[in-house]
Amino acid sequence: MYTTNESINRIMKDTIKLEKIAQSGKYARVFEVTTEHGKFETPVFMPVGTTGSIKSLSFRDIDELGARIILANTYHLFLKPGIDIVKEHGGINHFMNYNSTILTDSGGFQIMSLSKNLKIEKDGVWFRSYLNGDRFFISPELSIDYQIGIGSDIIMAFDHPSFISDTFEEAKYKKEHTKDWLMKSFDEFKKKASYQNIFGIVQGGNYEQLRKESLDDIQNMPVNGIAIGGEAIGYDKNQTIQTLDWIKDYIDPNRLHYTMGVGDIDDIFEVVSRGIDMFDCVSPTRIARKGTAIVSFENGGNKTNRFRKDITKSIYLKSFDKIDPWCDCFTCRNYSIGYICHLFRSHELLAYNLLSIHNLRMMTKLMEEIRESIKLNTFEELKAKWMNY
RNA sequence: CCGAAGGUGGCAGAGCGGUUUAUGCGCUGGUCUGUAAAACCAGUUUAUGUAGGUUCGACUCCUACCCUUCGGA
Repeated sequence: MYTTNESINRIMKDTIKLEKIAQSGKYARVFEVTTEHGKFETPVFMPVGTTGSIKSLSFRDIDELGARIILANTYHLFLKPGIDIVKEHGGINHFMNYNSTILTDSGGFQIMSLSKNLKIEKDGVWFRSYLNGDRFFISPELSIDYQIGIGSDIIMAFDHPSFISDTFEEAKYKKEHTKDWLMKSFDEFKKKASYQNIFGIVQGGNYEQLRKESLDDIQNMPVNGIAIGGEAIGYDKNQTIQTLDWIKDYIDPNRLHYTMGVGDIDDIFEVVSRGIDMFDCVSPTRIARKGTAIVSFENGGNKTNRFRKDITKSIYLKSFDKIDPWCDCFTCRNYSIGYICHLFRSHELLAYNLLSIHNLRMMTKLMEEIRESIKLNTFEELKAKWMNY
């Protein structure tokens, strides 16, 4: 297997620092990561702020939850407000007034999620703005330019994700496409990046051979991190585990590992125990806006949905409890379930803010506990405690 | 008391002399995983102020009564 220490050091020297703090079992580990915009420890859950905003939260909220790395999305920022506007504001950190690390997705995911409005070619993708129908072209080079313009600390290569339903041939085509686009992404990155870092993305669908080949494609390049992507990752728990089991013994342990779109509490334990360091998911903030709270094992629930509680149900109007006894967030310190239930049923805007704070704090607190357990070498026990509940 | 308008499912609010019938909100349940998502899907009430009349058939037309709102005494 290709060893990359020298090449990583060459690329990572001044832009990202990785210090390994601990290991628990064969795969779970803790890194301290330093970027242009500060430090964070892994394994880390990264809240998603697609358009330059974690919906309904200000930087005060984000800082208080302990989120030290968040996402933004190149495709969405490109359409609105436009990359130049972000640049004129001094980059995404200044624009948002958020002082910690920001990772941008390349827009590759939108090739899947907006697939009906796209024309995919060898060199890039034609798409129509969902806002006004304007036609645009995006390529690996442009995606990297845009991300450098946005000024994120971690740039994702422009990839071609596979669908769950892809045949071997389709997944193979997208895997090759992803490799080609990574090389183009990397060339552009090398030319223009300053403090940024770049991650490549493993594709290959639900096929062991393709995943392993794609892993090689990615880690043969001197990228700072290796992401695992595709529709199945995150979305399909069993396939996510399967994919990681295929590659976990081959993935370069000296680089950061990122599963894109993971996940729920269950999923996080599964991926961390397979050596994943980073993951993001819209679920905590999205379900918050729908009135679903993330709850801990202490709070009960049924087997299939034991980490969620729909607090819009009328029975909760009479609850004086906080959402979760384990949680220490602003919301749980100050408000009852009954009040938040009322806010949702009255469509009060405060509901979205309070429940988003709670759900994200549940995730960041869980991650703090996970990192602590890895440092104490008790990760497997912690996992069992949550998973076997 | 006089004049005007009107009374439709939990609420708001269309429609028409005759297959099924608005629609919205609410309520109940479900979905949610690199955010076109404070979204979406499904279910829920088989409603026509009361009493008569006309008609093969009335929520729809006619009569009386009751009630509501707005004017005027």
